[in-house]
Amino acid sequence: MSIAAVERETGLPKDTLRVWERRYGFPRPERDPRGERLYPEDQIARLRTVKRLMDRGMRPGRLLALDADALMALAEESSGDAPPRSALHDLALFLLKTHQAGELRRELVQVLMRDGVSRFVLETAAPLARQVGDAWARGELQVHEEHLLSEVLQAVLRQAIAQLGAPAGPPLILLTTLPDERHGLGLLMAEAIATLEGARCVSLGTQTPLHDIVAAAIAQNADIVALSLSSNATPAQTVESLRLLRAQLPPAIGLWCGGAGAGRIKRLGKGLRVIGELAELGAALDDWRATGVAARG
Amino acid sequence: MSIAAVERETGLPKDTLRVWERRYGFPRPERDPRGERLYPEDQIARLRTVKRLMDRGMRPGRLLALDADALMALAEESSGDAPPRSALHDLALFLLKTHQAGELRRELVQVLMRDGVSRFVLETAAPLARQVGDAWARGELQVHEEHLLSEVLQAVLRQAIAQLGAPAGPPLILLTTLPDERHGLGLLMAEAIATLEGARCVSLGTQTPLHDIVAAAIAQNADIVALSLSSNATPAQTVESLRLLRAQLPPAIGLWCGGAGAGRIKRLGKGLRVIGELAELGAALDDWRATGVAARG
DNA sequence: TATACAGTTTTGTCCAGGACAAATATGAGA
DNA sequence: TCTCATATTTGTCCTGGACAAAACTGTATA
Repeated sequence: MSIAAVERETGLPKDTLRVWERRYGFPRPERDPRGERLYPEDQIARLRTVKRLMDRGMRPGRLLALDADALMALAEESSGDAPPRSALHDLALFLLKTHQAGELRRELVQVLMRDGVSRFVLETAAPLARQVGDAWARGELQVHEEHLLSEVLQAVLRQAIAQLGAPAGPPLILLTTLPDERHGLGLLMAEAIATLEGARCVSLGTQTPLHDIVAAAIAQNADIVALSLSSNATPAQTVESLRLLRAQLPPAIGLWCGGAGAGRIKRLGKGLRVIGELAELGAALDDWRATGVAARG
Repeated sequence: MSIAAVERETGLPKDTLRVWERRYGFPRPERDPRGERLYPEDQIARLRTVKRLMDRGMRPGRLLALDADALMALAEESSGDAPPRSALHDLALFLLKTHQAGELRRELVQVLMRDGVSRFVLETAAPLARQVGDAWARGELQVHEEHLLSEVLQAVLRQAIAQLGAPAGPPLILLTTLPDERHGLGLLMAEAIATLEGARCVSLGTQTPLHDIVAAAIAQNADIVALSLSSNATPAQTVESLRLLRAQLPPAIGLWCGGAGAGRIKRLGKGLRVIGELAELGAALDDWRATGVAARG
């Protein structure tokens, strides 16, 4: 497997793979006749484990010094501390592990009907997404099971949004994610809440280049650009993107961001509103309306 | 703007940007105090145009030798040859350009109700997606407008799939895309058609690592893994991925692929079925059922 | 006139090994 | 126990060279 394929598989950049090899002696791929790296399957598996433990906060220097057995032992051990869960989350995780996608979907739709859109998003969907992310980091759940939940939740949420109908606004909110952010679930949850609060929402989906976010915001005459920041990108990259975006966006257009990755950002520039929790979105919209059009020019 | 940011913005890899600079003298970024490249906005805009023309089939050597004016002239000129369209497509493109997302959605839902799912997908959604892609390549449509159509079509299609209900199968089809493929529209269209034909579909969404496609196929006990290949990735990369996937997947599980990128692949290995057009999917499913379980082991 | 083939050019991706600053950990003093 | 300064770790960037796959060219054949 070539270095490009390993980058796609594991998410570890080529530069990082090469510098690890130089510094820590792992991975130690074979070479093809051209001298290019060829990674055997067992080293890729080990890299996957390393990545998973790094997402739990561990540092590569220690992990890469470990041999395969010690690494597996560490992965096992660190999966011990499971957080408390509700009965519904237990059921959802069980259905996910046994791959009963249809059943899971029915269960979630039932909760949606019982609790309504707002409670469903805040009390069921958001905590579930978080717990599944944690379970993945602990190695309890595989990536494809996380993908599956994301897909099922997306179907349920889109159905809910469609049934809400389109409010007249204002504000008009443009929703999307930065180019390196692949997770679209937070976006959909925000869209559901905002639509419920009477805001008109236009979503561009995930991974929109900055230039096109700006172009869309101007073309649509949006009041607010809302970004969902998840956990993948480095804080430095995210801060740079937000800075560029704020600079290119007309000052009258608000820039809001939320999601798991929003909390990590410390040096947030001016003209940027951070929504720490989805539950705050409603209050933020009230604020926006209270401030009045005049104050915003 | 750093080289990493330009890669995110334009989709051109860092290595390519550096080698272009060395060979053709463009782009010619400034340097920060550390000696790192800083790309000014006008060069990024020019790179965007180059990328767009390259997606139309032109070669970088010529494009990069042109100055800014000649490049713009070429871009204008090449946008001249528009293909024939139907009245509906004209209307859809008009609504897209004037950013009337809600109206577009209503229009599409109406066509869906009138024609049924199958005709809607084959005669409306698929040609529309293709034409919008072409219009983007010609520079008539901006990226965000393409994103918007994708989002609206996704909403409509998911609604249609939800209303179809879940068939019992067989076959059980696992749908997803390769890790570097971000377009999920083809996937959804395939899911709609296959569901309509009585196949049970489980979608993992876009960008699943190969290892997890295999794990999911085995865990779900799938009969077929269906991939949607769009236009972005290099043929060589795609072929490598398909070869690896075929090797890791149990032989009894079929590997099917379709989409705009499937046509470009020439050296397709054994055990791989290419669906040239969405309309062939139904016939392929009939084939699969006719072949019988025994023959597949 | 159209098609198949061989030779040439173009082009993207890989390599090595060095460098540096941002992020993180560690230890000293209040 | 907390705060701040220092040391270590770590990812990303740099240069300039290399090579094979892909694309284009022109020639020979049906």
